[in-house]
Amino acid sequence: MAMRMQPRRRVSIRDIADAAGVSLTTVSHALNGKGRVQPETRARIFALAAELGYSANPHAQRLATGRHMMLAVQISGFGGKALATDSAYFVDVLNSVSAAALDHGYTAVLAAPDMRPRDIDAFAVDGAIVVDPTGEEPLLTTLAQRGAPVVTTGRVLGAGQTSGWVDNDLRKAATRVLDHFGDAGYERPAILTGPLTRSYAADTVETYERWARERGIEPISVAVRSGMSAAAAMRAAEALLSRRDRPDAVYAMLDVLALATAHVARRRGLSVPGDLGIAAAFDSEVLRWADPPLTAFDLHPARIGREAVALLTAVLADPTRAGRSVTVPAKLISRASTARSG
Amino acid sequence: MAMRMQPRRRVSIRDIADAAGVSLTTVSHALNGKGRVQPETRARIFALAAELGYSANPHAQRLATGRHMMLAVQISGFGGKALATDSAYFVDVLNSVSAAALDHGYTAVLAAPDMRPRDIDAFAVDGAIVVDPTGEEPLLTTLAQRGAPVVTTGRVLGAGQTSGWVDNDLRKAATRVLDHFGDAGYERPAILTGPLTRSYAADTVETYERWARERGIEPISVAVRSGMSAAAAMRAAEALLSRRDRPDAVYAMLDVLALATAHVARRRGLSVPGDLGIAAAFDSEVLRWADPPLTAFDLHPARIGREAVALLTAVLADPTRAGRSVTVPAKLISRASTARSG
DNA sequence: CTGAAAGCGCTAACAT
DNA sequence: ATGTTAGCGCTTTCAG
Repeated sequence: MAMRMQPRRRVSIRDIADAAGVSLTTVSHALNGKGRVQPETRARIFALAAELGYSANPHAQRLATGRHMMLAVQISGFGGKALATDSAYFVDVLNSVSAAALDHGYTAVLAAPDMRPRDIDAFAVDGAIVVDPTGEEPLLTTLAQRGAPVVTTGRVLGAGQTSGWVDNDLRKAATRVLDHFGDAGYERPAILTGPLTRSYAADTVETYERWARERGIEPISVAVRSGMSAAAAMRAAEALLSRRDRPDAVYAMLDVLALATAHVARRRGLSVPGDLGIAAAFDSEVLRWADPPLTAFDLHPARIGREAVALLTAVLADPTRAGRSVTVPAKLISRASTARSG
Repeated sequence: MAMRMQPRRRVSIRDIADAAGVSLTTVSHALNGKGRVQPETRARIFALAAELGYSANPHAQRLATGRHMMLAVQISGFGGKALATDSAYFVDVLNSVSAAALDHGYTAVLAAPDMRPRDIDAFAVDGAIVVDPTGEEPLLTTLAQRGAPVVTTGRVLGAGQTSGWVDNDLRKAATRVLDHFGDAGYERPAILTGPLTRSYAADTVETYERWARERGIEPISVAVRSGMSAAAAMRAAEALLSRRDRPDAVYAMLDVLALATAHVARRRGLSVPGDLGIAAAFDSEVLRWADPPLTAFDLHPARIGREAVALLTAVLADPTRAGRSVTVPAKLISRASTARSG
């Protein structure tokens, strides 16, 4: 059996057409399931394509159709840094976006958070997914302004310039955790959030304040506004635990904040969960390793990524579908930090 | 002043040619600095391009040149999961790769670790960067087999099928940390590694064993071979600390392993750093939050990403440059976990 | 120094 | 049901 040489030139639709004795159109139609092609011709073409190792040249397709078939993904940072300590969440989102994009025939390109608007053309994407947006991201605003769809993970607060979002229900999560605290006998829960420009923080504050109002309790909340550094997190936790009306439970948005709270509590001789219950909104490996392990929500990042891609590609396929949204459940993972015998 | 309408069609090289009263060729040459074009013509063309808001259609360029101008980045996982607990490292690498790629005129596309070989064509990349490879990654092997360059971050052990690598010097790091232990008065350091298929683990084991041999010390090392789960990490740490000849210091490759060691030590009533010194190879926010904070190396992930892109694009531009490598320094960050008064 | 023209690989009217 | 043909926007010989 003769050794088949590796072809120098990639096999094109032309080669298949010749081999099959049909025209380019027929091959194109057969491959794309477009025009009507006789079943047997189509079968022959597919067989040939497989045999010759054909795969379409994406650039030619893109040039001809005018669609890039690419989408950008961006992790909206916080001064260049990710918000959370454990970015496994982000890696999971990114990987699932990449995989899902492929499933939909798209390619996911990565956009660094500090990219300049002028670089956006070089990306040549049809749309974008922005994770945890503030709404100020150049990628988001530029694309939106051009009419290109942007789907976010977490919502942009205020004016809706995006084509959809997927989010966890953080209002429900807040209620859930407050109940959880209540069940364990905690009576004065407080919240500790990052900047309120992120929807998860805004949702939580809103829910918490309503919850407190309904019970005639004075809400206790601290928001770290600028620079989510270790030091800032510590200061915030310190501020919370040094109050005269010190809370007996803290729901912290970010794992850093939860860790800082645990740290400060330990330093002040407060036992967790005895004197202080602690829960975090976003689970991460880190929290599982803390001492004691901290209660948190599993936000299902991979699912979030998939849904975002599904939404974006749906809008791309049919622009009238814009404005949809998907809510992914958040699952409370109860750990020792809130396990006080009620 | 008349409001200029947003053009429906993107402005093309044709529009510039018309506006400037020159041919397509001239514009193309001027823009790419290729042919000899009169300085003033070139200036006029650039001005026009800027004014009209021209930007090249990447797909047309790619189709014409036959170069994709895209590269894939992949975080080689461990059974679908990242190896470390704090993946901020990976996010940093990814973002810097994206930014650097852009600087070199490339677009970085994200490849999920579990991608199938057949998807690689859809990516249409000229080459790839694989972070922490085992050498088994389909992306790496498929591309290598096709003669497309692959640069790794961390080295592929064994046969060199890649076009270059960038790595931290983990042998030097190991020596450094062993000295550091020595300075603090620790006498029997052990190492705790992940699977030895990663170069950082292999380098460390090798260095450590030589170090021990030179001193006539019996090396104590435990490697977690399969499934870097929390449980596996705990078991490994347990195994290490329950030995009769218990080590008085542990150098753990992954942050998970270091945390597990701290955890087990605490449970056994061993004080850190008093009874046991602990250091980790890869720094992460997590380690800074541990109690006590753990000593580790800063590996400069952003720099690693940049260097990898530089290497890959250099090889792409000139294949004879293949085989180069870059070493990025690792900086020891000494924290409380090794701060025993010698 | 500049222009005409061919072609990259594919799609999509428009015939037939 | 299949073929003809004209582009998509750009690069690149080859002439002038």
